[in-house]
Amino acid sequence: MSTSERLIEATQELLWERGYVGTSPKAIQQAAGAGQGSMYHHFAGKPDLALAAVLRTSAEMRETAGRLLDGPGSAYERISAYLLRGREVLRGCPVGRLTMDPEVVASDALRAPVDETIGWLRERLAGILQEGLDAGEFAPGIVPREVAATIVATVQGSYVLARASGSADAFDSAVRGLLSLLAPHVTTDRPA
Amino acid sequence: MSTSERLIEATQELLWERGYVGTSPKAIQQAAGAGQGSMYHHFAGKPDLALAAVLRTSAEMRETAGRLLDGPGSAYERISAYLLRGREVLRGCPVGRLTMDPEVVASDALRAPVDETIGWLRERLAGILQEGLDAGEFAPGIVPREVAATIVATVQGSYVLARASGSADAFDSAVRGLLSLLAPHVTTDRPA
DNA sequence: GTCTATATTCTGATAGAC
DNA sequence: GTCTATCAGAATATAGAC
Repeated sequence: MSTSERLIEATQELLWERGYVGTSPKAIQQAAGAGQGSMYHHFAGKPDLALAAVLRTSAEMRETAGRLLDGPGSAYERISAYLLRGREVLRGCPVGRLTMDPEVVASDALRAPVDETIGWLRERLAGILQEGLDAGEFAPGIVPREVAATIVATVQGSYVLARASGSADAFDSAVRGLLSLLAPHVTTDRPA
Repeated sequence: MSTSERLIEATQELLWERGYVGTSPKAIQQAAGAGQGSMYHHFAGKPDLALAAVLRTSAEMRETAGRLLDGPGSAYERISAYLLRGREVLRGCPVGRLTMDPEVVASDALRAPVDETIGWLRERLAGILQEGLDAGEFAPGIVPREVAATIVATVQGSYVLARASGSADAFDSAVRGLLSLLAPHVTTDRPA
């Protein structure tokens, strides 16, 4: 693999693990097995390299989520497949994590791919919710764009619960709770 | 106010804004209007001062949330009041934010108050959900501890959506979506 | 309790040789 | 393309005077 590739991948890993503020050029070089001169030859500096890494991570995330959301099954089944997919829960979300970084949020260039990825996911979920609504799978009162935001938020927040407790259990609980709220269900308050 | 107090409060603000990794002793001293000698007289170092700040922030969060959850109204109304309370959405959650910090998660001392606060909130919500369940307010199938995790996760994740987009709107959407899923509702699929 | 001086290591680069 | 200096400033303290 090229040095440039190794630098980008090392940066992706470090941004995921330590965020932008916590990642130094030196740490990137060591992880990539590249010298300083090499890094500054291929990239203008830390912001430039971080942007390349964030763009890559964002694209990979869309790829992964897209595959599950475009899969077979009912709307509920596809959303369920997305929620239950294997994740490295204790590492957090490589995209969502960046929103807690002050320097990422302060930079339009760095924030844009994060915003676009999350926005894309939300719209994709909203579309599926609408399909399910049309098919009578969900409670008729729900607003697709709002519930889509709830789904994305639950995933993002579940990482917070898991990392706080040091265990993936909380992530799974929150997802199960969401699926139970979303599930096609028959209420018991039938008219007598 | 005492120098020690000013140091703690300045640290609370900086941890909220920039996290542990992004906060330097120097920045704390400047924000508190205290010299280096002063800071190291009152606290052993950055980890010690951060711990004092995190304990303070955690206690304040429990105070705020507790007041709303102990308020008047039905279970749904109290949960709704908690979800809809005024927040500085774009600043993120001062407690949850810490879970994305590698040094906080790596330190048992720093992570403990975060874990306890989130755990306390979840249990408190689970209790209220159980009350509501007993009163017939919610769909009978829900599991209080799971849905409580979903509620906490939605709040935490809603901050992510808001910060990604640079607007508080996404936070409100996700919360409305959750409330609509949680709401006592009558399904249309009544037996004919 | 607070201040200034000093120390070591890291950060984020630039310069120029190979 | 990669390497080795070199550098100004920040991070995280310690020491000792006041």
